[in-house]
Amino acid sequence: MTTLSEENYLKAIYHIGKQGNIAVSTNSIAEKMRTKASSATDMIKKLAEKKLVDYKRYQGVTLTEKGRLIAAIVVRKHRLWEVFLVEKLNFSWDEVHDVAEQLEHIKSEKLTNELDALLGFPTEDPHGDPIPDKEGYIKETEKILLSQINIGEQCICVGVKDSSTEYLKYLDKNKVALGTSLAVISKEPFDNSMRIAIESEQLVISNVVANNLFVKRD
Amino acid sequence: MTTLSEENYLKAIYHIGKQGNIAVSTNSIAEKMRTKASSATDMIKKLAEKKLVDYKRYQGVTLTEKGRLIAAIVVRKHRLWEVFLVEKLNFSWDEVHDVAEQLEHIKSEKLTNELDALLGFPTEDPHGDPIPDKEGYIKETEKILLSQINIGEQCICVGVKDSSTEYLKYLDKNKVALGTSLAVISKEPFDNSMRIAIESEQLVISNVVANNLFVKRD
DNA sequence: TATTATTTTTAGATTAGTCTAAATTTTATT
DNA sequence: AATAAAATTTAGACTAATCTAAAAATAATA
Repeated sequence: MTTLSEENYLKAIYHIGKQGNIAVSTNSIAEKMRTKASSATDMIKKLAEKKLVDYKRYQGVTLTEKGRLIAAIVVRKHRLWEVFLVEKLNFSWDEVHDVAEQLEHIKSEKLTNELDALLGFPTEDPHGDPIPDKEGYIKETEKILLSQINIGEQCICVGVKDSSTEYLKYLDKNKVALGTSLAVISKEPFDNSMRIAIESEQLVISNVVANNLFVKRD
Repeated sequence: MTTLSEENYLKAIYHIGKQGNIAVSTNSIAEKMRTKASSATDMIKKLAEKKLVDYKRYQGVTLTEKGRLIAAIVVRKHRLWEVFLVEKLNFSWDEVHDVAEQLEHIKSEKLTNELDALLGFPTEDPHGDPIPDKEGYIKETEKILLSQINIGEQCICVGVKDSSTEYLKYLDKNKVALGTSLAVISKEPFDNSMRIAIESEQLVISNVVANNLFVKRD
């Protein structure tokens, strides 16, 4: 059995290492977990002991298959709960994260699978992030950043890179949601800001905004 | 903020002391929590420090208003989640307890209240136990044990006193659920077993069974 | 009421997870 | 390659929650 803390570390490693394939440094784990490197080292040793990560001193860690699966299932639960909160309990996409952080640790396979069924087996969460299946596998949909779209091209919003409350509220305010059609009207070479069309409105957005919105060409 | 452990102790005190009115002994708390009396004493001191219980050495504890409310809200969440699991996720009444024990600690007022609304503001959980309202108040419905029903009388099943998996499975097997109509046909003075009619079937039940089923006269 | 039994508390130890500060290893730079 | 900088680990300490064993208080009984 994994503790809450172990699950959170595994999840951090999973996210930093792109689903757990890449070696991850102690410092990056500590940073993501908002703890000290020494705490991260302690936990890494514990996870290595349990064969959930591969670890050689000073060389960082990678998830084992066992560790990857645990992390992926936590992510699966997190994203399913997010869908539940939005679809069934009237949460907005900027309100779901903190609650899902708690719900993702509930241990019950039946609960997870029934929830999945209740929601109609969704493949993405309210931010456009993919939901791992029961075996912890993800079907990655190709998506690019809005900043990569050329002048004159059409695209559809399919996800966010930054899912902070502030950013999501900004998008809400400007009527950008998953599925919204966008078109790039012009770009400003000086600061890489761009003028875009949202449905029939026009809006000038900074490069920071354009760099955090995933779209697909239409 | 209360920790998971604090919440569980408060809930234990709440349940032992009938919604927290009655003074509760250290040993009874330890027993319910499946820990040692010394551990219970330690936690009692912590709860007293936080003004969640009134405590005088060797005299047991009672919940303060603050403590009572926290405990009642945990119970409210537990029972709402039980309804959710049964109504929305196809759990049976003997499967819900362990998962609800986890879900009851999720902290989000919005979650609790939206869940309440999704379920249509239920007043009882799947075992017939009352669900406290937002202020932690319960409307107690009068209910008596099946063993108190006289020969020839009709009644309706409104709850269980023992909600163990074994007992609930026994009831399922014998087609007894909340709302089921029962009639007492005869009683055996020797062992207090009784013959009852369930819908059109007949069944002999032991005194143990009759002492754990809540009914109301019909 | 004196003595015994029971309940409760205290003292001291243990584990998980965290921290600071110092030591060590790796990486970068002269 | 030698040295400086950065990253990582170790050592030792702290807190929350638990435990065992012993001491103290209360309750029960002779």
